[in-house]
Amino acid sequence: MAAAETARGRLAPLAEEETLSLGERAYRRLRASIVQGMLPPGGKISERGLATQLGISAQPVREALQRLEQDGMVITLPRRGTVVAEVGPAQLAELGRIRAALEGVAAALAAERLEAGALAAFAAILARMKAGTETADHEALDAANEDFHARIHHATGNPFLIRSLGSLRAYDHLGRCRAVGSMPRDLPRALREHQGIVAALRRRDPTLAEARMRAHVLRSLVTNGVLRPPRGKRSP
Amino acid sequence: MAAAETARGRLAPLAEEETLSLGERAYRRLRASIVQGMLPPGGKISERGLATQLGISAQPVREALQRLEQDGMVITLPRRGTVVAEVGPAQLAELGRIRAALEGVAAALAAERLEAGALAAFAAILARMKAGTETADHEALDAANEDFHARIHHATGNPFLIRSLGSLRAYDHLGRCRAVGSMPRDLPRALREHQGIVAALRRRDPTLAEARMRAHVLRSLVTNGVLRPPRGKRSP
DNA sequence: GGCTGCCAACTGCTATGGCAGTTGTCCATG
DNA sequence: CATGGACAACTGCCATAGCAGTTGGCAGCC
Repeated sequence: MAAAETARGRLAPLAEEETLSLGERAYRRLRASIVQGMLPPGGKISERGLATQLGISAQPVREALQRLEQDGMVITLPRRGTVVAEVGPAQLAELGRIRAALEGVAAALAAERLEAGALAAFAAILARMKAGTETADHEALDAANEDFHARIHHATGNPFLIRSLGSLRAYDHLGRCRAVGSMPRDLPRALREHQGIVAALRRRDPTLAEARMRAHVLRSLVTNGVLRPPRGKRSP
Repeated sequence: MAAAETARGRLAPLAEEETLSLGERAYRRLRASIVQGMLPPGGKISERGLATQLGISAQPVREALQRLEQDGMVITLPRRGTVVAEVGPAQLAELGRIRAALEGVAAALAAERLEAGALAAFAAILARMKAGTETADHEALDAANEDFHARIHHATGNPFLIRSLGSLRAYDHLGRCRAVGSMPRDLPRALREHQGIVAALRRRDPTLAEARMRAHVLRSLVTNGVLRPPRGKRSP
């Protein structure tokens, strides 16, 4: 549905960057700054300082910080200051398990109310993934993976779910730096898992889709090093 | 832990109402107004109008509306207005399933990092529940139920989980008006489920706690009428 | 009558200024 | 030297004013 269809008689839409509010832009930028390491954990940040640094007023910055606090990335002590939250391995693991559960529910909902046309889009993404797996193109695989999950999120049509998973995905980029790049032997496994999820979607089986999605996210977190392998597995 | 301990040498804390920011107060008030029926779905609301109505500035109102939008309770069209979102039975069911999944994860995390002293508190809550069940005191049962879940949420220590479940709980009050009061025969079942969850916590079994908690929430949603009974059940 | 274009009254959004509370520093005092 | 208190430099929080974009309606024209 979101395929490139140029509508006749309508002007071209603005570059997405221009149409967003300053608060939204500040939110994304600050979030990226946190997960990428600048704005280190424990570092103090102030509304006015960031405002002058970003060239905007203090109000949008305040809104951005408030959203970041809801995400758990900063904590503000009233009248005392705002500091970047320290997200240790333990918390990262918790957030990963939360994300796995939510992704599972999203897959279940998507399986129920998926329109027929969307299946073609998933097939296309699977094709991209297969090509990326054979050539070991990590960038392309990452992009396809993003598309895959984002499309499932939006297929649910649930704004709460979409927003929550969007926030949780940010932490994903944070945990990835500890184990850069998946093991080559894990790429085919991820591909099979994605194929299995799409198969469950095509079968309109919410329970199966949820189970497969949740297992996929959990295993992906294990190979990324943010989760320990569950007990009772083969690992020397 | 949250039991009434008066700390020596410190002044008595203010009434919670006084220490909260105006934005936080506006958020809670507006959320309550929405779930209770005033501010009907589809109704337009404006920052300035609410500001004068609440006797505060437009800025805290704006923050409150932004949080409400993240919860999915209002949707604001840029430069056009803000309207109360219509939460139909279908969306209510989705949110219920999301809440069930998150409550399950919360129970699992609580089972892992529960300190020994907290078990006594759960035992006390169970006692209150048992008494309320025998006398069919719905108000006391509701209060005990709130305490039960809130304590589990805080036992996880995860701010993201706490905040998300707090937002989702608001919808719970919205769906309850369609089936006022549980069936009398369902009260003992709820009690048994709560006891089973506490038993899993005491056993430090995350998997069991999650399964029981999730099943409990789902069944509770079924008896409240927001969720249809799963296929393959005895119901004429 | 039906359509076009303009104008006033909204809307959300941002900038500015100032409030109250906290903290760190520096000087006066015991 | 150690201690206490006041001042200045912060902080987050809130109120006010004005911006830009949207909408409804009314006058004017075809």
